[in-house]
Amino acid sequence: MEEHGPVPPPHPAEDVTEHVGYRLKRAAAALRGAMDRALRDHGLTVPQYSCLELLDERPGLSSAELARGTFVTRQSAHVVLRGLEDAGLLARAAHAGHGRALPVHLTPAGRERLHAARGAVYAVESRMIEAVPARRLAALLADLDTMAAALGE
Amino acid sequence: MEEHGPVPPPHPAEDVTEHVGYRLKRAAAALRGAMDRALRDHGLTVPQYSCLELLDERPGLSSAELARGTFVTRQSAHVVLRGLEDAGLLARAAHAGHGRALPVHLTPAGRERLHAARGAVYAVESRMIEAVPARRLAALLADLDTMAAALGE
DNA sequence: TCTTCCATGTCAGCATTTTGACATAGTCCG
DNA sequence: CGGACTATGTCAAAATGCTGACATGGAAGA
Repeated sequence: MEEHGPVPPPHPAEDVTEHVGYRLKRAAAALRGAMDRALRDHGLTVPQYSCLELLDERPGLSSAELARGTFVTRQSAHVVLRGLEDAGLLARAAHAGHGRALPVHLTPAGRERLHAARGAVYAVESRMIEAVPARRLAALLADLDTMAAALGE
Repeated sequence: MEEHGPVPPPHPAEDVTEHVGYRLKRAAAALRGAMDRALRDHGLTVPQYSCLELLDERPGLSSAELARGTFVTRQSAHVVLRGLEDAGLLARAAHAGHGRALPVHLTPAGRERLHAARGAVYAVESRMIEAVPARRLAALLADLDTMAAALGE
């Protein structure tokens, strides 16, 4: 019994502009929730998983670059890194390789944990992707990208 | 795809940034940031604006319904409502009209503030919408919706 | 009717994230 | 060379959001 169904707005023909943000937020919230549930079994949070995934692909990233890649502040990324470091999933170089940036890289344990969790996350993404017609997927990705770019500057 | 890990990716992607989840998060983060900047001049935060907008469209909503509509917990919504109430932008009925739910409605000041801020928010959404081909907009909205629905249950 | 169940409002504690600030290291010109 | 500028790491504090818990009011079903 779910009566929380989206109540039809009084003005159906209302500007779609009003709803784009809502739909986007809704989709993002649903994804966040689903990922959270999927990752719980692996002892990871979404920000933690994001960091691991990014580091697996681009080893040696700095804390600040990681922050930008996960759309949070440097300070937030720092907290996440600290947690992952304490868990032995990644290591930070003691000395800066360039500038003040301290390169970060996964440990074997970190890679193992990431690979284990990846399946759960990919399952979530699959559910999401299969909900949209395959031929529209590329366009969807492109549109999300251009929208973000349009707002970024 | 050279990825022969324990779990195959849901779709070909050499790059994490190619994933739907990443793009979605990126777009949502960009929107959130742009709305935040736009609303700052009006003395409102994004959650506050969301509440006002929702209440303007559906007066008498309860705190819990408001929470679901803005994708946060009841507790978080409660804090937001308290702030808006202290600012005189909305009022909560003293007695429950039905069950324990306390109907909430905007005050004239709340409506005025909302109308003032709406322009700034619409400008942001316009920028976002104009970045994607008009003929794909409807499909984009529908796809965001179905994706959210696919993850919700 | 009564009993069980669900939704709501609310309190408390904790986790997460952001804002603000500062020192440091490198870069870009003058 | 030297100063302005930028980027990074980090600390402190506040804001924000969530989990857990509890009591209450209605509704559904035995």
